[in-house]
Amino acid sequence: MKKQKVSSAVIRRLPRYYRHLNDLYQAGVERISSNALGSSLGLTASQIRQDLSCFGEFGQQGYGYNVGTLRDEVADILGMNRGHSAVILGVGNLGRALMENFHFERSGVALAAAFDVAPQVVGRQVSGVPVYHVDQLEEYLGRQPASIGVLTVPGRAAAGIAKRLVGAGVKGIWNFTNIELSLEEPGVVVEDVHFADSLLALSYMISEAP
Amino acid sequence: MKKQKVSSAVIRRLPRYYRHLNDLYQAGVERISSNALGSSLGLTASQIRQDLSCFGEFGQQGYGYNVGTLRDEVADILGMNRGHSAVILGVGNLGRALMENFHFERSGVALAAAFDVAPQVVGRQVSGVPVYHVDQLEEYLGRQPASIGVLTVPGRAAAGIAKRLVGAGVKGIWNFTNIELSLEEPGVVVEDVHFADSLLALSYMISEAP
DNA sequence: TAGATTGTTAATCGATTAACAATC
DNA sequence: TAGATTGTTAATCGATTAACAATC
Repeated sequence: MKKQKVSSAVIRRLPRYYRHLNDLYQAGVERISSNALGSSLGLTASQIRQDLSCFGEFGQQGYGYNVGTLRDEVADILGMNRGHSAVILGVGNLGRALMENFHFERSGVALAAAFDVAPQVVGRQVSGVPVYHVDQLEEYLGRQPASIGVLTVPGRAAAGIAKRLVGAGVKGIWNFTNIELSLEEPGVVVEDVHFADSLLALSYMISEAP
Repeated sequence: MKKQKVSSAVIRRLPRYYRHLNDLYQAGVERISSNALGSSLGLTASQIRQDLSCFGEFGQQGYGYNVGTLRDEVADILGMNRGHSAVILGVGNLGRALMENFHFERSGVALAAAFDVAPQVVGRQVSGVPVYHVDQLEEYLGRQPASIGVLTVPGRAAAGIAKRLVGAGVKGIWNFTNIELSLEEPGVVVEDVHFADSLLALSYMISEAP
């Protein structure tokens, strides 16, 4: 096991490993080789072994990997057992879509609360999660710290809310706004979900196709 | 200008270039050097010049790049002027969120129609876009071809609808389901927006932080 | 045991960075 | 003209792939 900085290419592949291993596990598959795993993910066996070797030795010569064990190891590496919790900022369509349709707990994250300003949602529950007024953000996080802030507010509010989240101690921001956040706080991570960038990449690809 | 296959790393940076150049343009900035552009994007000047050289020569020695011109060139490269149109499949919270809050036209894509099965939305309009029953998909696309299918249906319906979209001639699928689509049709591109993968990457990063 | 498959080291490939002649 | 900055070629760096001894 090498203890080096893990490249972002590896990090982006880990969730796919997890997802696929979980599917295999649900399907009752017990063992798998790097070769088989690679071909169903479109990767080489070498790459998978190389990736996993960043974190430990999970296989066995002549046998391969135990699906359940490897899945659990990858889950652990991804931080799924660290008890991360999240609050969501903005209960518009997108925030609501995430609350109602996205299963945070399947990623090991507990969605604890939501915040908005609209009187018609503040004080209510959405998918069992209470919605508070955004004025109560700091007070709430003081009592109930959260590691992740999910940012689904309108773009104009993004920078201000992001700053407040960081001030209140979140460790990561899952940013769904089209704003490029620049946080001064070191150690706080931003994960962007830029819909427009994704659509433009698709637009490029279909425009190039022969 | 080299005419080679453009790497996916470059393609992923192009939308950021576009976004930033557009911001500069809106702010009234007329010219910019690769150096200045690089430092505001966290990239080297070399990389930006190298990236752009895949597509042509857009700058001028001693001057740099004209912001408006370069933005328009990047827009063109990204296919924003090709008249791409899209249909959206699934008018649940996420589909609705995209229809109401995401500006397709800002990416050069016209959202033409939506499809669902629920009687309470079929026949209505959402953000000015008509919602049809999914049974009418092929008939509609026969009359009004679209290059992009936006997939916001429940996971269990994803594979079937994707196949129908491809059969009806779309060139790209913008996939918001957590299903890994495997299309047999060559030349049809899938762009995945995997929320869970993104959240797990964030989870990894905050779990590693010191 | 023989076959299979790992973890790791070495080789290759590709992407990023540096350097610089060309020139506005 | 002198300074600035490009586009491109060469050098470096990092990531992927191949090879193979170890061993289940």
